Amino acid sequence: MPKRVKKIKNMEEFAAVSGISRPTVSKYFNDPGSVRATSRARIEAALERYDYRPNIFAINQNRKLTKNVGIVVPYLADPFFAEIARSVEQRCFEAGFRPTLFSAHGAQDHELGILDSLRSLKPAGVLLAPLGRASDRKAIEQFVADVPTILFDSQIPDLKAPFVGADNPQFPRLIVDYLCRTGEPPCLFEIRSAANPNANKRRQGYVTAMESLGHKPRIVQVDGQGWDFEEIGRREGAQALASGKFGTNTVLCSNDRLAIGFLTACYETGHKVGRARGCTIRVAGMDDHPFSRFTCPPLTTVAQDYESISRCAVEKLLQMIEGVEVKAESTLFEGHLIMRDSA
Amino acid sequence: MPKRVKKIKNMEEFAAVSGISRPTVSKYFNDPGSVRATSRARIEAALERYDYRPNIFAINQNRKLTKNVGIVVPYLADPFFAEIARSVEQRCFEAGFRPTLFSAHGAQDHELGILDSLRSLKPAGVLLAPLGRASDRKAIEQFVADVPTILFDSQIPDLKAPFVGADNPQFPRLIVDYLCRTGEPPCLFEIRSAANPNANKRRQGYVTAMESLGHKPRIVQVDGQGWDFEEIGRREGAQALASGKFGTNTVLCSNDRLAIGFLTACYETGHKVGRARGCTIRVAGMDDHPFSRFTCPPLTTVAQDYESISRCAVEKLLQMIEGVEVKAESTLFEGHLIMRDSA
DNA sequence: GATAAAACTTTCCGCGCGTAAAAATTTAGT
DNA sequence: ACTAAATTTTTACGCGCGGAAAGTTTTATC
Repeated sequence: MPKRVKKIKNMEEFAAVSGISRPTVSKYFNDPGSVRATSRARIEAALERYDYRPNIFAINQNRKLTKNVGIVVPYLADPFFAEIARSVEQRCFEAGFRPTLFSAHGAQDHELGILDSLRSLKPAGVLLAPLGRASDRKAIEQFVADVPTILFDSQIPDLKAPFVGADNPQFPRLIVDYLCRTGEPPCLFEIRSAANPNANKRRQGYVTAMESLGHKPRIVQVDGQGWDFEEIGRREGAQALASGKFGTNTVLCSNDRLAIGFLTACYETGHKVGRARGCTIRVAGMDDHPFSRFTCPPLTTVAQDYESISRCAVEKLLQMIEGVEVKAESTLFEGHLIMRDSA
Repeated sequence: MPKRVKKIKNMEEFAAVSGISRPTVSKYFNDPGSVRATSRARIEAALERYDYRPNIFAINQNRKLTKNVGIVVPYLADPFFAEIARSVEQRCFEAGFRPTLFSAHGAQDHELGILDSLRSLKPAGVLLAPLGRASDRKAIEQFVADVPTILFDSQIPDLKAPFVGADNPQFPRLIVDYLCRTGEPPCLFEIRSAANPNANKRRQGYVTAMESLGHKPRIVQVDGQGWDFEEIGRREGAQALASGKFGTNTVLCSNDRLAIGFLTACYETGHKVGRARGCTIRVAGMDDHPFSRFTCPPLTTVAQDYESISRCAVEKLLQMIEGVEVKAESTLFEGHLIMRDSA
């Protein structure tokens, strides 16, 4: 155990034991490739024998730009966001940055607080999935003007910032087409006051898709606040079911979490879900939520292209950080149909 | 808009415009109550007119102890951890600390990396839910010796550190009792190489409970790696179902995620789950996972006392930070039975 | 109004590292 | 081996703030 032969307090001392000058050691830590191979070897040899690491606070204080990257999602308890956050975090880490994860927990004041802390972290860049409707537009506008930011998942209308997300209108097109081919045209089931613009785009996509197939769009909007989509889907779904509001045996839910709750409502009210014989209702969702594979029956849905979205978002952010001009345009990725047993 | 009348670069300048000396301003930011009311008023008046905030890096560099608190969970994509992390984070924030959230994503190297970054963050304290079996015991041992740490959720055997979590042996006692009262004694369904000690305690609790009721314990152990519990439950559950391994119509799953996957297996193999007439199998879980309310049928389970665990964990951490001696003992919270339709 | 305590001001130094400038050294190229 | 280029060393300053020490002003007490 040659470690801890001596306590290294700072770069000065470490430079001494490694036999290299402090400025060169400093260069090494900022970019190991920027020092001569022989110097690098000696530093790394010392690194083996002593455990020293530069003080992150001192580094960040003196660098104009830190290696911090902020990742903000609206609601981390939603596995969808947990999953995309994980993916994005991983990529940032691999690119040599220090990602820090934040969740607004569905609340505007939290989101504002996060933007605030983020500023004081002097991040090189931020990947921001805003709350959506509940976001403070001006605050976000100001933030993206001050900090290199890529928006993802949920667009803020007319905001001057690059956005990466799903091609939301395409989702219903895909699944409406499938549902109409294989049974009755679907009714759309959604929450009235949509949490974010994605839901609106999905509704428009649904309407367009239905009309282009020669069917009359039918939308059931229900009340519901907050992010407890499953509970809203269950409670309001049961009621809509009881009052026969859907008017069809095929229900397309605006997102998978709503569908998961609706499936529960179907179960509890004795409706058999699926396309098999004996079933009385078909249910589909959108997102391909991590749990949708495991509902009973497994949920037919449209999968978000997690991978592409996270890859693209991080790529764009890295470009911004490197000073490459990144246009304030939207990059959208298509979903693809996941056929399971619920529809 | 009186803001930005002049750009404030540092505390020096802010002290100037507020008419108070810098050391006093410094005191104010460390504890507003520690300065005279008149000074406080003048500082706060200046804060209204100029937007200044102390540089967090400079602060942390100079203070021996920061206001940072680390929160580490093994797998954030599991809504259970997302939920408890949220709760814990909130409490830390309210106590005036800056919580930072980390997820090991189920991997040991990630966990080690997190402990590493955490050290350089010089946190006042850390709330650590370790991976469990996959954790590097020595690394965690060293860490808790260096940094004020409260372990939660998953205990590391014989580790000298305070622990807060569920009373795992009590969980199966509770539900085995219920299941035996209302039907056939349950078989335990679990993953062979348990991810953490909780599973072992639950198994022991199951055995004890069964024996004390005069029943022969019966355990079905299946193979499975990683954190995809639902998929393991589905795949292995289907197989166990096909080969008749359970030997009873009542299956107690070691945790809810496994149960969720098993419910899917039951569905896909045509077994009707529940205690209603016509049902062929009963399924129960443990944890009261956020989604268990929405399975079909809704899952009967034992609820973890999230609130108490997070409250107690944070309380203990705050005590440690304040220098109060906190014994390296376990604090366990009982679960309570959640009766739904699956059993 | 005198006195002590409390709070404040002034003046420093230090934290650990980035970074600039000039001088010294090593390397590459022919 | 000689020159130019590339690195490294030396020296020095600055970042923004915590915090100590000594002196000054304000507040509290009787």
